[in-house]
Amino acid sequence: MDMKSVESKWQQRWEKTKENCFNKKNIDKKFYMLEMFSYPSGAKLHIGHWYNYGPADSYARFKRMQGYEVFQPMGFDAFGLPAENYAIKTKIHPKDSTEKNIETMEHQLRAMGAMFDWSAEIKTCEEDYYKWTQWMFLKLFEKGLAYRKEAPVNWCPSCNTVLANEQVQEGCCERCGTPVIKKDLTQWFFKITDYAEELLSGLDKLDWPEKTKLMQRNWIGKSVGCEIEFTCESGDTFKVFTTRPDTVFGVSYVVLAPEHPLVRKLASDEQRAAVEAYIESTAKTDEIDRLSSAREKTGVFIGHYAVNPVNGEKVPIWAADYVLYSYGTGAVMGVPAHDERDFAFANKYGLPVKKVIENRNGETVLPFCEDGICVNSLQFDGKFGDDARTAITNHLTKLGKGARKVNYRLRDWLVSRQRYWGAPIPIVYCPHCGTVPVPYKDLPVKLPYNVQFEPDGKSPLAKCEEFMHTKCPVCGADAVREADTLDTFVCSSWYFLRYPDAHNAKAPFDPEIVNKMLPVDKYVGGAEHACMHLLYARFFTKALRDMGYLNFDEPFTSLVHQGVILGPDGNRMSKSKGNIVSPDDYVSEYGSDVFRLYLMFGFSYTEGGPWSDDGIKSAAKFLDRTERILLRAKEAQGTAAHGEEERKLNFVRNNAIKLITRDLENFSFNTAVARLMEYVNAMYKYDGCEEKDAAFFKECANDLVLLLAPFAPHFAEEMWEVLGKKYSVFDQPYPVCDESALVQESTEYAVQVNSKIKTKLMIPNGTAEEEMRALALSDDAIRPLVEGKTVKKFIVVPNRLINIIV
RNA sequence: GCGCACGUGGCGCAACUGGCAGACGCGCCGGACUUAGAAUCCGGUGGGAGACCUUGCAGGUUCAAAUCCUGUCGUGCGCACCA
Repeated sequence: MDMKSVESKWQQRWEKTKENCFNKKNIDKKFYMLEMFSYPSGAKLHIGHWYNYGPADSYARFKRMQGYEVFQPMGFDAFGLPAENYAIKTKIHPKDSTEKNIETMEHQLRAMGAMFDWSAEIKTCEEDYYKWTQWMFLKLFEKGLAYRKEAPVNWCPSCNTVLANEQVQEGCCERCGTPVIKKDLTQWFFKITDYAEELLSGLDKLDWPEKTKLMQRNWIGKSVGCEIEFTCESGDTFKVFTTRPDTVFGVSYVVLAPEHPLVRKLASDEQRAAVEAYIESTAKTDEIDRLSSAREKTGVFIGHYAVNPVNGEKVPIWAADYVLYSYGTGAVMGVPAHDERDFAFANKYGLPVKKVIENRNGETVLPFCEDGICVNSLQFDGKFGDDARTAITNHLTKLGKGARKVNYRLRDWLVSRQRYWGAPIPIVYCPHCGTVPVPYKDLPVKLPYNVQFEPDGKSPLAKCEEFMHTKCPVCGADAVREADTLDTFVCSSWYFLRYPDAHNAKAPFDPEIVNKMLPVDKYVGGAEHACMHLLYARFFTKALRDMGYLNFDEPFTSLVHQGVILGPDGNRMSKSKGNIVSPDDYVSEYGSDVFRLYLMFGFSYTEGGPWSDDGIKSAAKFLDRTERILLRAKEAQGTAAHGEEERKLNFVRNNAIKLITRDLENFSFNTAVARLMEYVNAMYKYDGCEEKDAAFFKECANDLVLLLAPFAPHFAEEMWEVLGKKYSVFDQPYPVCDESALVQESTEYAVQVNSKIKTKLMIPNGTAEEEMRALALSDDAIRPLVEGKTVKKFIVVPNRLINIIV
């Protein structure tokens, strides 16, 4: 088959008959199938796109044939750093390069033959989209969920912009790998922490990979503990946060983060110089070093003391950079006997180690960090674990010196970016009115075209006079605009809400439509977004729900991550390794169907693995082989009675239907294709028979085309026509298994003696256990092994095996 | 360092809740058709002469373990002083 012409033939036909457009009339049967949209940083689709979209489309087509009205949109996550960096290198404007990339990619996506509903396409860099991204910002601002503050932020010196916590990986910029430094800047944040608890508890009911849920749980990092107030000799007080209030009698020192204001305030004259020097050296230490747990701990005694509220003991106050100012209270109590870090610190600086917890069963080796029994803890002696924690927390609460406290590691989401290619933040600064949101009617705040975007650490927009100068929307005075743009993750935090109502000019979406179309039923995309996009999108959904726009809690009911296709050498594809496999080369040689089929057959979908040229050949061979047998069936003659051969083929057919249906539901594409191959093999076997039932054979051929349709859509559509059937194969119902065809009159049992397989036995279904016993024991292969021995146990696993223990 | 996955023929990968390990394919071997090759079709293919042995390694639970438990080694991913 000439795949090239066949593919373009059907793509045109699908386009013309609007085969892939969602029909709103059938909204009650909707199935919202979504793949993460494309980022147009390169000009072409890479293998990752194919691997994400191809199999996911097969799933969508399967759902469609099952009778769902499938909505599968596609668009472009078009703002972002790579386009801008590319522009800096080549002097080509990001808008121009992005638009060109989108054009090429869109063309390629169409050639893939996926059933994307292009009528709902969105591009986040277009005014009619980012207008609503700005609207989202204003809504969050209105609700107090967007705020501006000065804070130490992550700064990438190479990208010349700030980064969200989630975009820092191992202390380096997620994009370019440059070590991130801390900078004090006034920036916009989204108050995602307001939703920490719900973002955590909502995970339980989601059909998501456990690993992804776990990553989000860890990222949110809930810990339940106690805040305890210490009073200094000076009369100042500070609180520490601990998850181990049961160890409070073991405190031998307390530590403040070097940034803590009390460090300077309380430093004694003798220690002042040392303290100042320590603060300075900490400030210089870069973030990666400071956060490394492997690094030896350092600290300095500030020359002042505080009082332990439970026993009145005077303990020294230290400053040490292993305590983070940004978490909890920025201060901790040092309990060397029951915390590894404190133990190491105390040993280094000669601080006392006081055991207050003992191992319940056996010797207590310090540091002992597990739950245990309180000792040396006055009235709490003998209490264990949670009981002890509760009792001591209650005691502290009564004293007015503490309270139960829940802390999260999750920080608010920093959304300002000192870059050009993004949605401008719709805020105006007025000398009289202060921070003023741009009125909704004035949206969008347009991103100007003529801007110097060479990075120098300042926002490019700040250098654009006609953009910056405006009038205050409240008082009309001369005012300036916010020069930063929004993190591109803001754009992608709500795009799935836009698709169902993509051309709405009055609102980001019509809640009535969106509440019917969402949540997304199946979301497919890379695992790298676990703690970024997938968390942010959940936050947006919950915030919009609380504003009354949405009536659901979670955007993505069910989520699947595709694996990664590696180079043929088993390494990640990269230019430097020279192991990049370009889809185009193969698609032009074999066609889209073969390419997609190989991606489904050659890998476990969620695992991925190394590319193989031989593998793709096998996919091509399979389609050729399929075509030949379909033509054989079409030409078949004969009126043989329905007999044993027919029964066998019918079994394979229905078995394939049953298992393919199950496998597709599980995204188990490789095994589904294997069942198709078995079916084709069985068709060949039947074709070899002298006598054939032609009508039955043709019926089998029809089913084969239907079964194959989601996997090789163009090929199947063509063969459906060749077999003389009516367009379109995708309007046909997917075959349903006839269970009666799977009923056999007898089943093969493996017969074991003492758990070792000795023989196999055909046993008629419905045979009673007593009879089976007699049958097995009298079998020629078994009799000599059991004769003269006592049968201690006789185990029957229905339809599988018999185990005789002698 | 901590957490989570994974480890199966020469290769890619299968094996639903513990129940015949190696489905399906690649490769390889053989046969048919061809002057010959390619393509195609058919058959074989974990190891061992054998009883038997085989799911990284060592133990354990069980009538029965790739699957469950403990330890260990290796690979990948995530978090990295979060008190």
